[in-house]
Parts: sequence; C-alpha cells; structure tokens
Amino acid sequence: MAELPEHKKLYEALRRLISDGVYAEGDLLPSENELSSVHGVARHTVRKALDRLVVDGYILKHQGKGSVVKGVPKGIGILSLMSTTSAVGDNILTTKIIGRPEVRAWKEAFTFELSDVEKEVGCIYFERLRSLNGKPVFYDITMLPNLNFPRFTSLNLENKSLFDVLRTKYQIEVTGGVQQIFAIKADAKLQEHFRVRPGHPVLRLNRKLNTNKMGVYIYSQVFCITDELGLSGTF
Amino acid sequence: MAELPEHKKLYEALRRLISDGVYAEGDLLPSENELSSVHGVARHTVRKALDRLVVDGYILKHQGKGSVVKGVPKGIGILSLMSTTSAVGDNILTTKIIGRPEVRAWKEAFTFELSDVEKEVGCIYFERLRSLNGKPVFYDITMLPNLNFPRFTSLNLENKSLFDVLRTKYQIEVTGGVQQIFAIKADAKLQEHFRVRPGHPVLRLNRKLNTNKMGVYIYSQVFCITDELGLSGTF
DNA sequence: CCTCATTTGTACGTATGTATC
DNA sequence: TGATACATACGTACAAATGAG
Repeated sequence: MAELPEHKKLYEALRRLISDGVYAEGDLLPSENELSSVHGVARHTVRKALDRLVVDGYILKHQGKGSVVKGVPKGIGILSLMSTTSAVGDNILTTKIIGRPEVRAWKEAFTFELSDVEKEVGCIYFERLRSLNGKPVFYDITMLPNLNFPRFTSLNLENKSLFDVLRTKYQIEVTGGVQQIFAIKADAKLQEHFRVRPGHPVLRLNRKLNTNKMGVYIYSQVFCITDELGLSGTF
Repeated sequence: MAELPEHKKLYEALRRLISDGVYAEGDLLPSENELSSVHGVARHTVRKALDRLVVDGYILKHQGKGSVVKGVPKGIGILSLMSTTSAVGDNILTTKIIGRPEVRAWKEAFTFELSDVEKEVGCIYFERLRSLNGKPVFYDITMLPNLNFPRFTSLNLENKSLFDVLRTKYQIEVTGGVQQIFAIKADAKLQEHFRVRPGHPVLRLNRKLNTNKMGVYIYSQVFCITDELGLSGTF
C-alpha cells in the first residue's frame, strides 16, 4: 500500500473533521501557519490541501480572515440533494445494495460507447436504492470496468459513499464527467422500488464519470423521484 | 484597474491559445520549465496556472509525459441540447417570444429568495417557446431585475440568444449559477405549448444565474420535453 | 531489460503584498 | 494602527513516471 502524500493526508484529515462535525458550518479552520506547525508540514503543503477543500466545496477562503467551513457537499457528484420543503440537514440518507456487486459482461453502457479494453474485462455491476427518511428517492445502477478493484465485490457498500470508497481504498478520484438528463414515466420496476403509481414522473440521468486513472470510467444510471426534493447543482 | 497576478495572466494566455486552436486537442503543451523561462516566471507560478486549466477542463496532466490539451469545455455546467436519435447539428432551433417582454412586479422567483432591492425595482418578464425542427421542446420563463436594461422591452428577441443580447447590448456576462431539476407531469399550459397528452413527463429547471454585475441575477424556469433529446452537460 | 534525459509531483524555504479586524 | 491571515511569487531539492534508445 502506497503512502499517501502529505497534502492528501491533511486533506483527508480535514475533510473528515468537517464530515464528522468537529468543524461545523460557519466555523473558522485553524490558520495556515497553525495547521503547518501542528501537522509538521510546510505552509505550502497546507495550502495545497485547503485548495482542494475549496474546489470540493467544503470550505471558503477569505483573505485576511481565514478559511470558513461551508459544510459537507451532499449528493451525487455535481448534482446534490436539495429539499423543496425544508432543509436537508436533518434528514437521513440511507443506502441499500440490491443484490450484491457482481462481475458480469457489459450489457450496455446506456448511451455511451465502450472501449475494446472495457468490453474485454467485463464489468462490476451493482444496484442501489437510496432513501431519505425511509422514503426511496434514488435508484441507481453502477458499472465499473473489472480492473484494479481487488475484493470489490466483497466490500460492504451499505450506507457508504461509493466515491469515498474508491478514493480511500483504490486511490481513484472522480474528476468530472458527462451526463444526460431525461424526464420519463415510471415503469414497472421503478414503480416497485419507489412505491409510486404507473406513469409517475421520474428523473433519469445517464452518467459517464472520468477518473484520475487513464481509461477508467464509471458508468451509472440514476433514477430519482423529485416530488419532495430536486437535484441541485452549481455551474 | 488592478494588474492581474502572473499566474492568472498565464492562465488567460494559455486558455486563449487553446480556445483559438493554436493548441489543439491531443497536443502537448510546452513543459513547465519551458513555460517558466519563456514567460519569465517561476515554475511554481506556471504550475498554478496549469492547475487552474486542469480544474476548468482544458488540459490533462500526466507525470513524466506532460500536459495534454483536452479541448474547450463545452457549455460549462450549462446544460446543452443533445439529440438522442441523431446529431443536433443539422437541426434548426427557432425561438418565439410569447406575448412580449414587460415590466411587472415579481410574483415569485420560483424557489429562490429575492433581495429587497430586487423586490423594489420589479422585474422584466417574458416567456419563450423554442422549437427544434418545428416541434416545441423548450418553454421558458425569464425574469430580470428592472435595472440598467434601457429599452429592453422593445428589443426583438426572436431567434436570438438572450445571453448574446445581454453581453453585446448591456455588457452583462453570465458567470455561473445554480439550478434545481425536477421531473413533473405536464399541466394544462404545458400540454398546450408542447402539444402532448395529460401526464406527459416534462423536465423542469429552476435557475438562478449569476452575472459579472454585483447583485444582478437572472431567474429562469425552463420546461423541456426529453422524448427525443436529452439535456447534456459536462462537469 | 536497463539506462538516461525529460517531465511532472511533492515538499521544503523565504520574502513581500494585501485584506480583515 | 498593528497584529493576523491569506495571496503571490521567487527559490531549491529530490521522487516518480514516461519514453527513447
């Protein structure tokens, strides 16, 4: 297992402190010089970690003032969860894996083209149902190429963020991607998962996510009920 | 006018070279040391400029290899039109203004909060119906604060891009924004505009767009039929 | 397969400018 | 006004990945 670079270790440490609520929204982080001496790294290294936290939306920096905690960016990548009725902060998002991750041949990658290498190695496939306060709101299908993911199928992904697992276990970071968005009617499977009536409007997203590993893409199809919450994103 | 910092000047210069096609997709940028000596700045400064180009999606960096031009990020965050059946290039998008732009009090800004200043000055309101090859696909409501838009209500917006008009006539540039996305059923008004049956699934976007003018935001609500085309975006 | 020059990544140091309180 | 904190920018050194030979 490769040792993580200092700036990444600090990034993970600070990110965790924010996720765990040790630093809450509005709090000031320790100054760069303080973090530098406390963690025994150069200020430049601290700045690199903080830069990343800014890009990821955890903090805001203000010259002369300090680094203010913005909060934990919730949701799936760029599109984050947003309640239409009340704040999302008090709500509880739980994740359930349907079936269990398995290796299989690609059926298709929705509307995206697959490379020959991807076709050859097959894919790791799993489905998840995510609920907010017990009500199902996301149903998603995820496919990864079966490359460099030792023991992935035996990992417990319940209530864990896929992105966190990929980053911490496999050093894979999602760097961006493309997505297509549609409004559709619920079919039989969606009706069952979401417990809605036939014809209920559902949001569908086809996504291809880029990573920091050359040639490694994550494909996912996300279905979402937007009755009580919308998908929110900045650009 | 404040002088731009070196790393930003270099960023702008390189960004422009990529936009203008001097460096095309797949090309290798000059090495960091070369850029450093050519532009007379430290390597650290070059790296800062390149970091920004990576974040913005213009280049990819590979250790031991160099910085590869990725291209011009298309419609950053702004969901762009994408056909599900064929290329959109050959299709014709026409815009029709429904009614005519008028000044009125804000009814509401969808789910967004309005400032006191915005409430006081009122808004410029108009609705548009955009069609692809004669079939209506977008119906949108746009609201601007009634500030600094002389003669706006008498402008002819037919078949013109609102963003282009704002930029060329009023020096207002859209710099980003937030949006919420929902899947809904067509109501009576949407049924009529889109000529679809009751209950047809429709995509709804509530958008608040930031501009380069402090305190000036554009609010819009976009309805979209995604039967034959999806909204596509990069992130 | 190995070596070597090149290129980016990490990490350190130092100095000075600028915004906030 | 002064102390503090972040921003910019110069420098050095070595590690790690790439690709040519």
